[in-house]
Amino acid sequence: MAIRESTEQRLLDAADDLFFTRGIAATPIDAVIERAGVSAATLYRGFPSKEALVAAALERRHLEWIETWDAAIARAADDEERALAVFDALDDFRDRPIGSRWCAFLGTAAEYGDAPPEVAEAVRRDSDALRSRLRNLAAPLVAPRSRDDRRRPDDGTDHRASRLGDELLLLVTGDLAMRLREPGHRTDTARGIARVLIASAR
Amino acid sequence: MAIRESTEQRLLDAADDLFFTRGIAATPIDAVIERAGVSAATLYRGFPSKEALVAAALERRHLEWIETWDAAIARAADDEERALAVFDALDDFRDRPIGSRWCAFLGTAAEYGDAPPEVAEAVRRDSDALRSRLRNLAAPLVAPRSRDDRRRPDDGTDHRASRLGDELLLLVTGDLAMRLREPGHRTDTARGIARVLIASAR
DNA sequence: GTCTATAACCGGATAGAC
DNA sequence: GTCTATCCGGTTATAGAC
Repeated sequence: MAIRESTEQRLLDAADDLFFTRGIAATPIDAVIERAGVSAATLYRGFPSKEALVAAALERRHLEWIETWDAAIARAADDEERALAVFDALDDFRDRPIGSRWCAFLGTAAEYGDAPPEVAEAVRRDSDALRSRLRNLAAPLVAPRSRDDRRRPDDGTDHRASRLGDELLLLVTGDLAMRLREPGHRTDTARGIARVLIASAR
Repeated sequence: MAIRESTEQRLLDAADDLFFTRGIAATPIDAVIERAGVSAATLYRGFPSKEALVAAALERRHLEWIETWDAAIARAADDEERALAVFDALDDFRDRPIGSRWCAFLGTAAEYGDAPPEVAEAVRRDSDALRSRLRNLAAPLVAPRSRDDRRRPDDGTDHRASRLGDELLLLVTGDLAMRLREPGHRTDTARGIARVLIASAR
């Protein structure tokens, strides 16, 4: 019934590379089939539809991204560098052999006017993870909250941390989207802004 | 031979709304035809191809965007507010009845793996205009250049102004792309960061 | 002369049958 | 794994209405 593990990996490799560099709509399913070296029947046995394949490729990519990011965080020496590690991770992730032109998740969100549920879910999960992780990384960097400021967002971080986290999220998102304007765009600008924001949040 | 002015406008209205909200690939040419209330023959008399229609719609949108932005700049009271006016313009532009979910130019760049020349040109023109205008708006905000700093980028602004301009470009781009993550996203975050950057550039 | 309506062509894409 | 039914999208041709 199910397809072989190695076959699934080859299909996901092909899907990842083709969908997220050339675009989903622009990539015929035949191109994925050919790249993966499987037959159409095999693909449709493993994945009920093109959309399901997209969702599965996004899911795997999300896990790889979190791995890359965690590794960058682990290399960092202090709280500030841990927060800035997201930019190292972006550099690392972009330098991978197969990759998207900018961001697979934003790209998918952009392609679908309204995405099918499985795809929308994958995209939303990525944004949520980015936001909550950035807020947590921002927490140790902000000045301790004042006594008369009791507001807390849902995730338990105080509002200064969530603000800095959301600012970092905008920078990350901006850095990714800048790659659409200039393909060679690097993280220097976003990183520089982040340093200024961190300094001013202390 | 040529098509009537009003017919052209109706076609561009339809193209703008459909292409940039639902996506270009996702919008069949028939949908544009129906919305505009013209026949296929008329469309193809006015525009040689779907891509040409895309490029023309982008061109018109670019002009409208610059108009909106200029109006926002004209309303501003001082140099700092003039630089921040781009965020007012983003708010104004987004509140228009027909609009894209995020940014027509970035969206088009994202859709085409490699865009046809006419489309690529329209997208590039938008990025270039954004960058050079933001650099110029940043110029009066930066500390006067020191004597031993003679570097100047091509556009004649000094490197501090171009840096601040490029930072603003990243914020604008990030604000636009954030609308993909949360549809209701507002410019507050980007604007706040911009203020911090301006303060620290003085 | 500008437009509409209709329909047909053709490449390509999904999906499923064999 | 191949092959094919079916559909859909972009484009063009024809004929006629205002």
